[in-house]
Amino acid sequence: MNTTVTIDLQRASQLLKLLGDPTRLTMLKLLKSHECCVCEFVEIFKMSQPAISQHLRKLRDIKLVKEERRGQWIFFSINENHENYPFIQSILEHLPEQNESIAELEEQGLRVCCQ
Amino acid sequence: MNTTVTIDLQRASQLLKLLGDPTRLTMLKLLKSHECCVCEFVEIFKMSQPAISQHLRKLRDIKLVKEERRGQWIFFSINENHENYPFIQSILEHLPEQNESIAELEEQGLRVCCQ
DNA sequence: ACAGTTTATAATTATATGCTTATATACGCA
DNA sequence: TGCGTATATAAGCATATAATTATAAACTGT
Repeated sequence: MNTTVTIDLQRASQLLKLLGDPTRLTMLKLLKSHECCVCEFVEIFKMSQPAISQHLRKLRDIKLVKEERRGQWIFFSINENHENYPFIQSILEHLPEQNESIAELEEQGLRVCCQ
Repeated sequence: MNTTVTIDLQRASQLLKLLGDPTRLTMLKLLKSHECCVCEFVEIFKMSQPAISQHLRKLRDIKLVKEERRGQWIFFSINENHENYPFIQSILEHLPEQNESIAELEEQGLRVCCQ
């Protein structure tokens, strides 16, 4: 008996295409352990704010990430309830932790904390 | 102690981009259990021969598949010795078997066998 | 040597992608 | 209300991608 949950091939290729971009893949890996807001990604990737926003929109459109406004900032987090989260997770597991990026942000005092 | 083998993020996104196409992803899933030659793929995907060849070239360029000429035909197979094969395999595991495609070929007498 | 079959490659084209710049929107604070 | 900050969206543009058609190359069998 085969109990492995499989994922439709069209769907899988759609998800893989989204992950097949270094910026979005790193974003997801980061979001797996830390919430981040847009301005943090701008610092981490040294990329323009609209570019970051557009990547996040793609991830949000297929509901891989959630957003939550807190004051001025919008925090993004990974959507663990996504139908295909196990698939996504099994991919992210193979990637090295991106803690350095976050550590650097903190050193520079650029990490957004707002509780 | 963490013994998980990780894969460089740039490399991972490159591989995922390649898999992020339904034709190539299906090809790899098929090749995981059966060797196939180009003309078989042409039948399975109802796609032109050059289109198939070009997809296979991309998979071959990155060494995910091997080719072997036998007479008129060139058989493609998955390269299990690829450095990142464990990563690829962990993705393909989530996909449904594509046995129907091969079964249909056999029914139509289009399966190439040449031992 | 020649004809038929299989595959690869080159050139072209249409569409997709990812960035840029410009602008709009939403919020916090004085 | 007005200003500064954070984010989203729209438009434009350069490059990448995936198909097509045309052609070349490698092999088989006569």
